[in-house]
Amino acid sequence: MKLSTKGRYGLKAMVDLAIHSQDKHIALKHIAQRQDISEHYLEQLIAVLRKSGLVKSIRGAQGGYTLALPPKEITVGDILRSLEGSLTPVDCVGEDPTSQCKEWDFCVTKDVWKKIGDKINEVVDSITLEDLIKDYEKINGEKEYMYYI
Amino acid sequence: MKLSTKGRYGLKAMVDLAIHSQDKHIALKHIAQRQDISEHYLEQLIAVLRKSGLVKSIRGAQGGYTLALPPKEITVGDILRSLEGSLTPVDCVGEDPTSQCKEWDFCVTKDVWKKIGDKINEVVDSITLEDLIKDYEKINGEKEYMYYI
DNA sequence: TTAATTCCTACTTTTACAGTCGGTTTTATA
DNA sequence: TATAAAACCGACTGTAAAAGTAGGAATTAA
Repeated sequence: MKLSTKGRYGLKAMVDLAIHSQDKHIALKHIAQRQDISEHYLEQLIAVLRKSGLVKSIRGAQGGYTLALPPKEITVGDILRSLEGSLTPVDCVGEDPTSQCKEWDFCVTKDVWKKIGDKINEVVDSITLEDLIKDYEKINGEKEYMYYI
Repeated sequence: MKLSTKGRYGLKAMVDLAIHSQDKHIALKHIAQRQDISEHYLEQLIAVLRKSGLVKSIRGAQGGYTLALPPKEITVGDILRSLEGSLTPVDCVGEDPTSQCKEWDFCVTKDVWKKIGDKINEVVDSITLEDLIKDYEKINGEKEYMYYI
């Protein structure tokens, strides 16, 4: 029941972008360096985020990435579901109706999984990138050199 | 972010036990058959549950398993944590303090993981096997032949 | 004594994760 | 207009955990 590095790296990268790409574009290389993530691997993750419409890119020299929306309009849930798929503990209570088992109507445990999934989504949908930027500033103050997220 | 079959099978087996082993012992074979789980595999899972003190066994012919406590005193959380380990989405906010990263104090995302973990534990600790038996009876009524959990 | 059962250790197969590699395409700027 | 910096792309690889198999030893009711 652990998140994979996709979700963890992805969220860190998005917070990094939210902090450093105010109206400019940031090269993937710099995000990868600051957050200590393999550049090639992060490339694959940010491709998913781009296809989900959460980041925008500019190609070519001096290109890079920036948020596709204001930080306050991007939730942790948007990011995690984009990279991890449904955040429910089992597939049968996720979005995809075809994954419902045929004993669905008689299943007792599905209610447990549903409650867990609902709470997880509630939490992640209630936190925006803006919230995390504020936390970051509160913790790190004016220290320009402090990048850790 | 999915539960493994350990947690899923384990909970099903425990609900099966709660329903069928009122003051008697149930052979693993029967649980495995009803719940459609590999007998040998379930054996490994129930060994964990036994070592956690959630089920008791009697060896030899006519032996079997029964709950170690009344259904109302066993929560879904007890079962899942026993089989899956900590239910937090990342290790650094779990029980084990040695898994905290060294940037802990400056980490913004850990608060997200902590909130998720707290909610998950809140849900699973609020549901007991007794609750699930009641759900089962409500759904399946008097139908003796209906085993699905 | 036999058959049913738990208990135990080791092995195997499959799958997803977490990358790596080697490029092609686009574009600012010198 | 050449060059270097960047995004973009698809295929490959190593590893670890999950999921399940296999075979037998120990225990015990009938």
